[in-house]
Amino acid sequence: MTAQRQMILDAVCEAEGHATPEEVCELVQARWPAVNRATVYRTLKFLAEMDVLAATTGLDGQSEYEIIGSRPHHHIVCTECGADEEFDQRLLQPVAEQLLRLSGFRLDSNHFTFSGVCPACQKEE
Amino acid sequence: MTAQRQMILDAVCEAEGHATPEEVCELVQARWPAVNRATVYRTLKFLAEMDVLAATTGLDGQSEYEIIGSRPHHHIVCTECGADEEFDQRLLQPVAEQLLRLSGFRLDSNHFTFSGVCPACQKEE
DNA sequence: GTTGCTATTGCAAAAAGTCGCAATAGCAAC
DNA sequence: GTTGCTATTGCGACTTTTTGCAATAGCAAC
Repeated sequence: MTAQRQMILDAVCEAEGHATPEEVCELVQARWPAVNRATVYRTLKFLAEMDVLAATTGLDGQSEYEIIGSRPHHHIVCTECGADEEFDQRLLQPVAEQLLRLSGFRLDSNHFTFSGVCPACQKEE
Repeated sequence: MTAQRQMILDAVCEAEGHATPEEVCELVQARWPAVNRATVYRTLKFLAEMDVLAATTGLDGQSEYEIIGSRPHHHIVCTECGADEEFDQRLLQPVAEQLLRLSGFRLDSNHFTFSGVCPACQKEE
């Protein structure tokens, strides 16, 4: 764990919830400008592979990173207003079982991002 | 619906299954070189918003587009070998109901991409 | 026909993200 | 201490994607 990696991890921690690579770049370079952009991207990808961070793709296609806490969860994001809610991983358990039975695929447990419409925006329809 | 948009839509049709923006560019420009890359990107995004195409993000982060056929479906992609299988939208019905009850969110019906491990790669573990 | 409005396009530049390679740091073996 | 090995970093070049703006096309109103 090098100094750079520590800083990048810290940066993701600070940015509460998700952080885009660009945000992480800014946070890190604010303290240590010499850190290269490529390093940030590589490190984020690396930490994601290590299952320290989770990589998700936002609605606009932007990739975002988030710390995997103790409790695995998924996200549902409102396509109208961007509201973001977490829900427990176990909610997908039945789907995982069905998928295993039907296709043999074993579903990853971690961190999907669904899209939908939040209650507030449903009212406005 | 302009000529450019028609060509771009045709190109996605031809590329069976998914097509990356770059593939679409090549197909379109093979017939009509003057079409700009920016136009392709904008049109794909536009058609996705119109729910004519579905935008997904592949494992490597590449964005891909696919025609939304008559039967809504989702994908599960193997994180090891990239194998891609479709499954019926109705499999998510229970999750959609739970989500609605718990958080009030209405789940989008269309086109999520899950990740997992395919049967073949499970055997190799 | 021409005027005015809106949507779409092409272009060029910027931004975002990736890759190859040489330099460096860390570390174990001698 | 020095040698050799490996992993990480910085740098620059490159590819991919987005954006701003001016030019154009389509179309309705007059």
